[in-house]
Amino acid sequence: MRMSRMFGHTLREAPSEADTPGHAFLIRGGYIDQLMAGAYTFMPLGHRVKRRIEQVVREEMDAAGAQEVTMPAIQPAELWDQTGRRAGMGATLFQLRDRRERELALGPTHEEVVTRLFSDHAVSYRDLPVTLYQIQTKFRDEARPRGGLIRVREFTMKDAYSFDADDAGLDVSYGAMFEAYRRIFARCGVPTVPVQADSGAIGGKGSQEFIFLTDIGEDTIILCDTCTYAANQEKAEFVRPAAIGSDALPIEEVATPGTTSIEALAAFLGVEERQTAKAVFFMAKQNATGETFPVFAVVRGDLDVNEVKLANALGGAELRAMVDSEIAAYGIVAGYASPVGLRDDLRVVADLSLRDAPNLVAGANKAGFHLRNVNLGRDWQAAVTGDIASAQAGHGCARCAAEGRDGHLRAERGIEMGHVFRLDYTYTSKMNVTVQDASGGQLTPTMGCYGIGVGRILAAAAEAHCDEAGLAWPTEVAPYDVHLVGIGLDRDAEAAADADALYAELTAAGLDVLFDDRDERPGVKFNDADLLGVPVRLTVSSRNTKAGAVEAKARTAAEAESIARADVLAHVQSLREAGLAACSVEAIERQARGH
RNA sequence: CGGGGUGUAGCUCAGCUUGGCAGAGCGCUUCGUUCGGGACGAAGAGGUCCGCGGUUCAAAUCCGCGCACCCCGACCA
Repeated sequence: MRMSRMFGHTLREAPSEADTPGHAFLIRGGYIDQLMAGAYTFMPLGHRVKRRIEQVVREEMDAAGAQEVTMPAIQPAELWDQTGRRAGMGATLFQLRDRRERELALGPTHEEVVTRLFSDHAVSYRDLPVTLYQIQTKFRDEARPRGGLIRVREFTMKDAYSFDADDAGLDVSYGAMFEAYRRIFARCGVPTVPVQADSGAIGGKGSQEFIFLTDIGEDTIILCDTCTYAANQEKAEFVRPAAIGSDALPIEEVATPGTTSIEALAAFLGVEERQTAKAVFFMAKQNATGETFPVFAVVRGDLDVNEVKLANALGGAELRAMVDSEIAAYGIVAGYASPVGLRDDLRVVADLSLRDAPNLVAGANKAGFHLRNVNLGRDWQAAVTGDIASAQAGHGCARCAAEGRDGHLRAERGIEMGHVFRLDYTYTSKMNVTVQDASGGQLTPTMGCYGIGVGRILAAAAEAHCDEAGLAWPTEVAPYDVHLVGIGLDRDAEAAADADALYAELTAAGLDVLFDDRDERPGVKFNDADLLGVPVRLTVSSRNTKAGAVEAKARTAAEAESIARADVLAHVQSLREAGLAACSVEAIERQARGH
């Protein structure tokens, strides 16, 4: 590609919409352009990176035995009714009508479509196992798109779906995808950590996310400093700090004016936060039945309620915080709320931390008063007792505790790059999918699904590989292999001929070359080369041509070196090899947990 | 959906308080001089001041109603 013909210009200043270095460089370099909130154009450079990422994904999926298909993005809405997800997805599902008023949806994911496809074509257990995948545009009407390419409304996703006869088969299919994901992220230069995750509305039993740890991430990830345990905070198990024990004492009311927070309450009474109980109230809508009911959640004062865990403890529900009028209507006094003497219509959920925590301070449900020596079981009852609290940095690691070690957790921010799910029989049973088994009966297949955000990989690779001057793409996903910079070619016909010849040679060797043939000053070209971040830069100039040499510099190297003209191709290949080695699974995973 | 912010040239922004010729830097075009880390000079092109309505002799500026985008939160497969 001759740069003089390339569409788009580099920018000297970062557009105001960019809030991270990688995002700013992608815009300044002319890789991407925003059309509206959550919708981006991939310009020629960005499109090339995207295509290369897709190529890596495709190679690894094929190598893992998955078969590529393309399913329609536009789908009948009734298909979503079969699994109850039209309602479950809510406003996130883009819906429209065709000219005959038939209700349609733009696919946010394809479990329904692929299950229907499988059902139409698989008839026997001999058709199992099978894994299908596609690389396709997905649509989700996100409440708030943000973070450049991180959360968008239209995006390219690789989604794969496996069908197996039994759990052992699913384990094999799931494991193959898991290993393929490790290689994909490594080859794309994105360090990721696999973490235990909540399965969310997609359902199933158990899932893992591949997380790129970064301060700009939307998710909180809990990691053990001793073992390899890692989990999304929505899922993370932890050892609760010990309660302060003593025999149950009689309940007693105390005046505690102006103490509407746990912190203020503990300070006022001279007790620790773990000697108090904290209450939070929600309105819940049961996913399965649509039933709406009020929830009164209680955790020990040193912990916080985790809404995802709470929703799971309720058997799958949508939660929102109660508004003031609802709080009043249920007879709750905010700031002094008490699980003692609650109305019957409130569903009380208690965290595990309250089970052996005697004599806590809880609200009196009367402004300015609290109760001392409140005990679960004696003074109040919970409809559900479970893990509804968030793990925090400093808490004990549950896995270490179970294995007799003393590990502690830390918290970091991260972005979900991929997610692998054991769907189990969720979709096949809801959609009545069976195949014939070996004995002439019918069996319901078990499923897995596996997603990767292509645009997120691009964004994360940019974020993970840049410096003050610009991007520094990992070898396999770079838009070009070589950035050939010509200096003063308009004034030196010999050097110009040399550059043209080198461009042809490199291209003939199968390398993608970006040739800066523009009539610009050297400084402009070098700065643009640094900004665009092609892994290898070659410089041809009168000086070099006269010396029978070319200057070569890896984007990540500090200095350029002079290479004899005859050795250039071999040198480029060796730089490329080094670049590939830097993105081996071992090299990338060593960086992943960082710190 | 709640809270906050912004909207003026391709980009970054000033001008708005106190109404009176539409501005700067960068980028772009042409010419000249330059030419190995974002050169210099000269001459140019480029505007729905987010939209609609109102106040006024006069609105980028004041008022009202919208819209869009960004950030925080809620939400998020």
